[in-house]
Amino acid sequence: MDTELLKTLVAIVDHGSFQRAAMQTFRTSSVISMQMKRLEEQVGTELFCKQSRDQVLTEDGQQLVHYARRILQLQESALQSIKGPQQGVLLNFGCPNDYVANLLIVIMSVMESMQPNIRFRIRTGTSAELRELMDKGEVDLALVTRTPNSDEGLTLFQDKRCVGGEKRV
Amino acid sequence: MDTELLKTLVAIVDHGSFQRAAMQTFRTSSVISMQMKRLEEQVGTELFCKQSRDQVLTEDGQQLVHYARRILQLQESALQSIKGPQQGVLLNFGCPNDYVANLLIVIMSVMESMQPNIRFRIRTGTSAELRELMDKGEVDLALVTRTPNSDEGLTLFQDKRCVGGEKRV
DNA sequence: TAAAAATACTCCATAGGTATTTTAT
DNA sequence: ATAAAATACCTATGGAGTATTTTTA
Repeated sequence: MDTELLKTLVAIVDHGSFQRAAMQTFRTSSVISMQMKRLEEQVGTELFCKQSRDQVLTEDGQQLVHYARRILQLQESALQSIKGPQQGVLLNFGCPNDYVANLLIVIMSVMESMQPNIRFRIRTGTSAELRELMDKGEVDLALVTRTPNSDEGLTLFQDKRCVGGEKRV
Repeated sequence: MDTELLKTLVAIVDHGSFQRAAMQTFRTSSVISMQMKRLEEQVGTELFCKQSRDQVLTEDGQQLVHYARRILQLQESALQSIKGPQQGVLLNFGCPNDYVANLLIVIMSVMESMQPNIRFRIRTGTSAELRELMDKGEVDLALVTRTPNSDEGLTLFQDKRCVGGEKRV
């Protein structure tokens, strides 16, 4: 059994829907759906009541969530104990000047919640400058503005200006 | 992370070598080897010292085994608690008359150790009769004698007579 | 030399993505 | 009509087997 399925399960429970869990785990919602179907056939019971719009756990589902949390916790402990309390990877992050004030802090805290021991080195500049730094390999990840129809990087969100992030490694 | 890898790890520890673990898990030894390589890169450390002929656990390896046992135990409990103490599948097993006395009891106990709640219904007869029962679907698994060069079923072992088992489902 | 483990190579199953359909509010 | 979940379909990854090579007692 793959513990990823258990992670997905608790993500669903913790975030209330397949879609939110999909967000959280960086997957599409169809994957979440199929993962739960897989999990259900592996444990041999229905885990959700599909009665209403929002999926609610069955008795068995609740049982499993309970165990899942313990298993995942144990797994986490195992990795911690082996790898030790290593200080996290250093991420060279490029951020446009005009986002440093508002966005940067949010981004950092989100990343930190996902990768507890992450460490940052921040480079700032215009989007053009940041692209250069990306090319030179001096930043690993950058938040940049781009034209709406470009296929560069991954779109994080759009406003009057269009914003994308490009990723290396 | 796939708990199968953890099962393999403890199988190696409990049986002393990759080969024995391979037997135990019904895999080839190359699979065992690669599984451990995978596990090592997933946890990020060496788990075995390949110094001597027999693989010995590293410090990290021992740690992991410890956690692995707990995780697997928890997983087992989860399944038990969900499925409940169901009575096992009924296996219709065909056994030649002349093996009932010696072999059958061994076979049953081995199967029982692998599938705790299994239940048996035994049919006996000559190998020819058992083949018929297989064809009629009245037995699921039969132990039969066969010619040495036949590719029928799966060879369990050979002696002066050749013995094979054929499997359905 | 013999036994165990690692490697090379191939094949197939399946997990995941995209796009679409179904379902429920 | 809208939002969420399920399904269909396709592709690519990688896990498992067979055969072979390397290692070590």
